Amino acid sequence: MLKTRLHFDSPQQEAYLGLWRTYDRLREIEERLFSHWGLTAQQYNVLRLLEASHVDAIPTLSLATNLVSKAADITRLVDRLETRGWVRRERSKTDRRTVLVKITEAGNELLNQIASSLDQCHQDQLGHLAAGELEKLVELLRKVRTPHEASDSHWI
Amino acid sequence: MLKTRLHFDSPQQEAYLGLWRTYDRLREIEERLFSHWGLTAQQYNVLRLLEASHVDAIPTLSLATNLVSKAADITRLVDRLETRGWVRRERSKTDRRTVLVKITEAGNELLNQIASSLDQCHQDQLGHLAAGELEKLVELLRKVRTPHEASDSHWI
DNA sequence: GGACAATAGTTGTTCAAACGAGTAAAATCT
DNA sequence: AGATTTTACTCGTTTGAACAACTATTGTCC
Repeated sequence: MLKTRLHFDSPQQEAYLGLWRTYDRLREIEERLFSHWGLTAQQYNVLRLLEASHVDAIPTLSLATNLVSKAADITRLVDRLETRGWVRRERSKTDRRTVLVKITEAGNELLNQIASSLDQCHQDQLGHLAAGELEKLVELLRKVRTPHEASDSHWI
Repeated sequence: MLKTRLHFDSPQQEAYLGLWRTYDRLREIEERLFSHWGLTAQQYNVLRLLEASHVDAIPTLSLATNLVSKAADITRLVDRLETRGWVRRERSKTDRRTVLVKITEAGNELLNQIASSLDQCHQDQLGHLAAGELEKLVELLRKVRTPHEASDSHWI
């Protein structure tokens, strides 16, 4: 029904919409995978962050700011993970304001179960690009977001 | 608190997470802008699609599939736009199943009011990249998503 | 050391996204 | 022409995101 190709108002708009569209297409692939485990991508990222950290427990808000996509709703996100037995919370003894989150054995097992199909998922998403293209893409994306990163972010 | 940089399991994962992160940073900038008008980016895109189309009315589901990000919930999205007076709906006379959506004069005015600050927003997002870098980025993003586009999509 | 501010998290509420089931009209297929 | 399928939404429900207000604890500054 729609025959006209939309024009873009600026190269910057074209790039942003292309970025959005591309993310949306790849996201669909990943979310289809995670839904098999009743997980969202955000929930997975919390578990991944907890697993990959060299410390065994992370304060709740530190989780929130270090996720790929910032979680305003970190409390209830962790609630759901705790309900399912993948993480455990305990109040810090040195600072009774902070709540430390750690991954459980069940959480680790879940990550192990997911690992190989997630790797395959990333291949499905991006396996058609050559190594050099991926590098260039990663580099350009970093250049795009660097001015928009908070200084304390993990994601520079 | 988190000192370790996460390693990536594969270049493809690195690229995907970089894409997600980058989109998330730029999205925040755009959504801050749209929130001044009580709009979401998706709602804006519906209006933009309606305005840019050479036909004056578009079937509801055709809208849904041609948005930057697919809208499962297109009915209520259009509901909200209609409530605010920015679009109007009418049932097609030739096919009584389809509902045609068209932008109103108020909707067009809204787009005009937004235009200049949105352009500025895109500059804030991406103005720090050189023209050649933007081109390269747009090209790489297209290459990434092409295999994941439906054949009838606007977004190849 | 007491007032004030900052930090860390929680809770309430509203709004939007996701998923599936349901309805009505049109197209297709004997 | 009647049964079946497909198309084009629509609606109900559950879940998650966004924003702001609130509590508890710690830090700071005369």
